[in-house]
Amino acid sequence: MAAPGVGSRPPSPGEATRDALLDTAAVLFSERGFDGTSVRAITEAAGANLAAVTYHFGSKEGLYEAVLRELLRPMRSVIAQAIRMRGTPLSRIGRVVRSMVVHMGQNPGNPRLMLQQLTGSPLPHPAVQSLMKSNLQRLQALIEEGQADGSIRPGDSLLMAVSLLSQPAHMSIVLRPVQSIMDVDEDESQFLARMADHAAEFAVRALEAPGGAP
Amino acid sequence: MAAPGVGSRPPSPGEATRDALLDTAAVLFSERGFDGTSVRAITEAAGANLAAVTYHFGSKEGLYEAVLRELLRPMRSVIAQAIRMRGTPLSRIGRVVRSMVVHMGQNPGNPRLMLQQLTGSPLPHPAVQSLMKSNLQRLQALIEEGQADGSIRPGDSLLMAVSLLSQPAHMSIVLRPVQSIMDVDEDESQFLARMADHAAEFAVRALEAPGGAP
DNA sequence: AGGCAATTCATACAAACGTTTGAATGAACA
DNA sequence: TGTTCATTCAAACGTTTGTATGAATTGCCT
Repeated sequence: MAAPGVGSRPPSPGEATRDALLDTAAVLFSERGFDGTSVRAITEAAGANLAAVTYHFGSKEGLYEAVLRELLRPMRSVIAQAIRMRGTPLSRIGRVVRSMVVHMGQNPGNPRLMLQQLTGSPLPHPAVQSLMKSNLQRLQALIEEGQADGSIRPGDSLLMAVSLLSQPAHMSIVLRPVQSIMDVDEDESQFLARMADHAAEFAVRALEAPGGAP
Repeated sequence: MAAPGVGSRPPSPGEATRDALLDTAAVLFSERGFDGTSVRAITEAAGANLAAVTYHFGSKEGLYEAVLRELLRPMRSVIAQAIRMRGTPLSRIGRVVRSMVVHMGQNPGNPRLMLQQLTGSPLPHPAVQSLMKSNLQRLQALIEEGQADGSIRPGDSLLMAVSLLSQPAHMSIVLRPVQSIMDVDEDESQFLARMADHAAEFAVRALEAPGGAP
């Protein structure tokens, strides 16, 4: 691995600690929140000097923004790719939901940071806003396509899109707690796969026009 | 108002500042999180002395636990009451979802604190765990009742219950951001009512057996 | 009126916080 | 070999943090 291809040029000196800080901070911020994570905790866990954060990112907030952008980027492509597949609008919606559950379940830092943003301030960080907007709009378009051909029942496409997004976000967050609280005796990755299938079917059933296609 | 009825005995001295601390802390903790809220910010906003928190609650953590318990209690009864109503399992599920969206939308501190717990530590506070467990179990029972009489489609009742709960929690959190980001030109309480109706219908459609009752 | 227990208050404390500083270190280039 | 520039480092800065302390104040009972 580590073939000198796209995006994997050999790390120049200094870029190594920069990346270590990013990776470590992503874990700590998503687990303990911004205020619950000290610069000292980050630099010690990353094996870097205390002053490294200020040097590479200007401030703790600068590091947080960099982490946010880094962690949010994959989400865009996951959704975009699932939407781009061929099939009926409903089947594509099912695939979007399933792949979001899987991706968020495997990268829990992502929904954690997003929900921290949503529960922490009146309005989330611009990067989160932009991601929400683009995802909602794509889903809305897909829903309206299905409504136009009669395969999706009538209704407010924005609210439907919000409902669709609420499932992956919430599911990936409660996965572990539910498993523990309800004594689910199952491998975690298997439980995640089952959850993804369930969420996809739940979404499709909720949207499909009664009686199926016209 | 303030008729000397149940639970409203005249506040004994000292209980007044205790209550003020609880109310103020509920707002601040839910808006800024535990680490983002200082004891000084709480006591100043409550018009109390800095030492009042230690005196009345032992510590900042003690106050936080008291707030959590106080804020979570209404949720139990909201669900319990909606479940207790008469009607088919599906119609009762619809009512549970609708009243949860409304209640959480009107008391945003509640889902905020719960989600902060879920995004902040591997396992949420015992009080949150207990609430999740009881709510999931009640919903599971209701779902299985509907599956037994054929009005609800087959499927894992636990995952279905999780999907049901995910809607109110997420909706009440994203209500304002979505309204702002998607330029929804509507009164907030009206938008909330529409969201509650939508969530209830979304849930019912997702669960109902194809072809209606047998 | 006097004494008592509960509560409030101003102040102090050590610890932890984010950031700054100026010297030490290293590799790259001439 | 000598110079330069980016990076790392240990130490210190002033603030803010949660909690502790002991003296003032309050309302109540005899």
